[in-house]
Amino acid sequence: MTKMKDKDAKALGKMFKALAHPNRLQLFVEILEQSEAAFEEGHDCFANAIMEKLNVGAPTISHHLKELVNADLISTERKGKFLTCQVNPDAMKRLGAFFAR
Amino acid sequence: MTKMKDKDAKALGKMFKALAHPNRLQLFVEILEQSEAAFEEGHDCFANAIMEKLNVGAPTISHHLKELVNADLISTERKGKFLTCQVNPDAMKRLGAFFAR
DNA sequence: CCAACACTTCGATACTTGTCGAACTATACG
DNA sequence: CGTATAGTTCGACAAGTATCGAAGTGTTGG
Repeated sequence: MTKMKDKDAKALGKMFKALAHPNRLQLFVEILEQSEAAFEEGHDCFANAIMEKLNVGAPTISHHLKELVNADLISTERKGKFLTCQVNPDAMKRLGAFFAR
Repeated sequence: MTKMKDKDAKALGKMFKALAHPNRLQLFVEILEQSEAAFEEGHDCFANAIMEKLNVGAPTISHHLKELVNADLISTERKGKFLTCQVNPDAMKRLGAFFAR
């Protein structure tokens, strides 16, 4: 039986909370898929492009991105005028481990 | 690149939403660990025992359990006066697969 | 049948949060 | 510079929901 530490539970909870909203989940999946495409095709994942896919305004996207970052699910980087998003591999590993029992 | 179907996203979203609340996550983890212990020691996971660990009333537990069931994360079974909880293995597999990219 | 126990349903309340418009900052480009 | 574009911050409002107490259902054991 794999016991869980309190700290882990809190971090996981934050992640689940971040993924709990449909728009934010879609946002995350979009970044996930774009990141995979980026790796193959050599371009970055631009927040700009994602916003067009979701049917919400810029302030909302900004808010959601901040929550994903805050949950350590992704990280963002300013590239001149634009913002690029990267999935945090550690988060994926951690979540994957949680469900692999 | 692993594309995702709309139906999958909706099911996953439900699961994340169910795990998003601290008490519900703790509830789920408790069931998870109890289930593992149950397998080894041959007893079931009783809702009754879990309620004593969380600091909330019976109505709240009932409500949360229903949401976990509704998200297909667990299933419950009446055993006489008591209620037993089992983790749904399919849900674990599905979630594990999502984060294993 | 009655009392005790485990859980559920209902209604109310308090808190959280997703969303937007408006105003702001930062960068690029003539 | 001045204008356009990308993103952020702020304040407000609507919608969702976690929680509880009270009352209800089902089951066990006397």
